[in-house]
Amino acid sequence: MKCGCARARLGGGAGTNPSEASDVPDIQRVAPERAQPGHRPGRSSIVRGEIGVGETLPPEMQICEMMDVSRTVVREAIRTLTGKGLIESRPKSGTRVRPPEQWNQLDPDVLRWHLETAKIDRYLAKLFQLRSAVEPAAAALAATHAGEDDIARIRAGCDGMDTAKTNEDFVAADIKFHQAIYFATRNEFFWPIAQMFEITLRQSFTIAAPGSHRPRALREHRAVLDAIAAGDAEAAREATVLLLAHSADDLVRIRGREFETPPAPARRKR
Amino acid sequence: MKCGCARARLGGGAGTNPSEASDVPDIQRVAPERAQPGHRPGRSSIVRGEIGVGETLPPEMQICEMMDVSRTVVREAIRTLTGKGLIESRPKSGTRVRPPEQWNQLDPDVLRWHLETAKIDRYLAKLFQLRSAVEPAAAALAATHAGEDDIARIRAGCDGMDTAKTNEDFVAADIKFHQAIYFATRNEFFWPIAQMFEITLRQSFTIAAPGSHRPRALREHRAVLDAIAAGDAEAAREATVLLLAHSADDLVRIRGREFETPPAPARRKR
DNA sequence: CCGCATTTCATTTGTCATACATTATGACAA
DNA sequence: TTGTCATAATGTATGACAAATGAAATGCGG
Repeated sequence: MKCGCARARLGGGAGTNPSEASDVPDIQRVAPERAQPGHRPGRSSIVRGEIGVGETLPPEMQICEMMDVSRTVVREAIRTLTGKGLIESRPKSGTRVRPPEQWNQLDPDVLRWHLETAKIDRYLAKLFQLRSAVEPAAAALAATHAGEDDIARIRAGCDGMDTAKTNEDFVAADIKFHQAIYFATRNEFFWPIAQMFEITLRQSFTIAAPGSHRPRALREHRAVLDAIAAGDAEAAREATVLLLAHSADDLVRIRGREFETPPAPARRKR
Repeated sequence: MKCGCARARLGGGAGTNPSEASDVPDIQRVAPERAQPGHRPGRSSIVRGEIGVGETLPPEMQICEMMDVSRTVVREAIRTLTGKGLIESRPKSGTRVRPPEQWNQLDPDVLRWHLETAKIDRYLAKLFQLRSAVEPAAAALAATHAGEDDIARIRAGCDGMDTAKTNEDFVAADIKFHQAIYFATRNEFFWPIAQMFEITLRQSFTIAAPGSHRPRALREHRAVLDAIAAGDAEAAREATVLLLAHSADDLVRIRGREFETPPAPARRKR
């Protein structure tokens, strides 16, 4: 058990958090599920990779005394992390960190933890790759599957963008618009992607909006809405492709080259 | 409390191991010793919708005596479900079911529970909608981002399909092939989709394979592999589109019309 | 007497501490 | 090598208390 002389925190953002200290602190790190929006972030060193993949973290009892909480709390935290696929615990061998491929990358919490540690540009780029794949298809499905209420929600998003005064309102309406499209597919497999979209964008909503070209964005959003309302799947797809392309342009313009380059060229075979 | 005279089951905290499968009823995970053989193994009535959205389920103590287990177990189950976004509990008002849009549809367990209750054809159709949206893009990304090891994995899947004797082996190799493509994108947002893909297909792997046209499938899989290995994104995308189209044809032929019709036409507005 | 704010109360979740059961790992012996 | 057992870790049970909160009861002013 070289494990880690009290250094292996379940949620230990160690030095990153200002203030903190005090006597009550680490519980909130351990119990990620209690992380309310307003709560302080620092947690889950697993996502950070501070605890190697496949390696076991200290036994429950040890964790208990490390952060001075009861085993109940520790177990609940473990249960939560297990549910998100981060760890896996078996009776005698302890609790192990599962390989990153297996954990639920779209889970809201996992997403947030990642956002705290990762390069934001890389992350936005990857997110955009997924959006580019999914959202046109979602719009097309929405065109053929949406009900009246779905369309009303989409329109509400559009209108909200129109009448928004503050930047924040604008982004909020924007998010609602896109979410409504995902829901309008009537396909629950698309919904988690909408969730992810919301979280990621809400975390970094200062990035995109200020630099974007609002009138054009509005026009394009409404084009998508119209196509969906008309039930024209192809038009909806194309309008979405256009919207995403311009949105990507905006991001590149604001964030610079780093955004547009693929995250990991890795190999240049051939 | 009309709620549910002993009908309200909490889905147990099965581990998220995708490979675990087996037919161990989850109820035994909640109440291992008390699970009477005679009792129906019905689980998670939440997913079934037996407990209305937004409504509260009975207090913990009541659940305890309902299924004759300790509160610890109930609480762990609740924690698990909370982590998956199915429910939300606050101190005095009880534990409420969250709207389906908010729960983690891609979570392995949620997925399994759904599969047990839903019409399998509908579900496969929806799954296919997502695949059609994502997989071509994933293949294209794989073509530009894959490393040598990624390609080796994809090739291994291909070869496995080639040499497979039993139907089961064939399907397993097939799954591995597609998963490898998702991983090869080097974009973690794509990974959960691969997970979902595995689980769903493993549950219903008897459906697709027997009726599919193996030689053609093999040829098309290898075409995707070649395109990715060559780094040709467009070719990879097109090859995948073709593969999926034929795969859908097979499904329609086997499962009948029900598969190809959209799950919920809902409205035929203008 | 009625309406509204405040207080109190009771219910439910959250946490703690301890004990026991189960299970897999690793060592030891045949 | 193989079978058995000790051991250490998680899984479960139980009972008690703390905290939070919604709702009823109460007090005050109109």
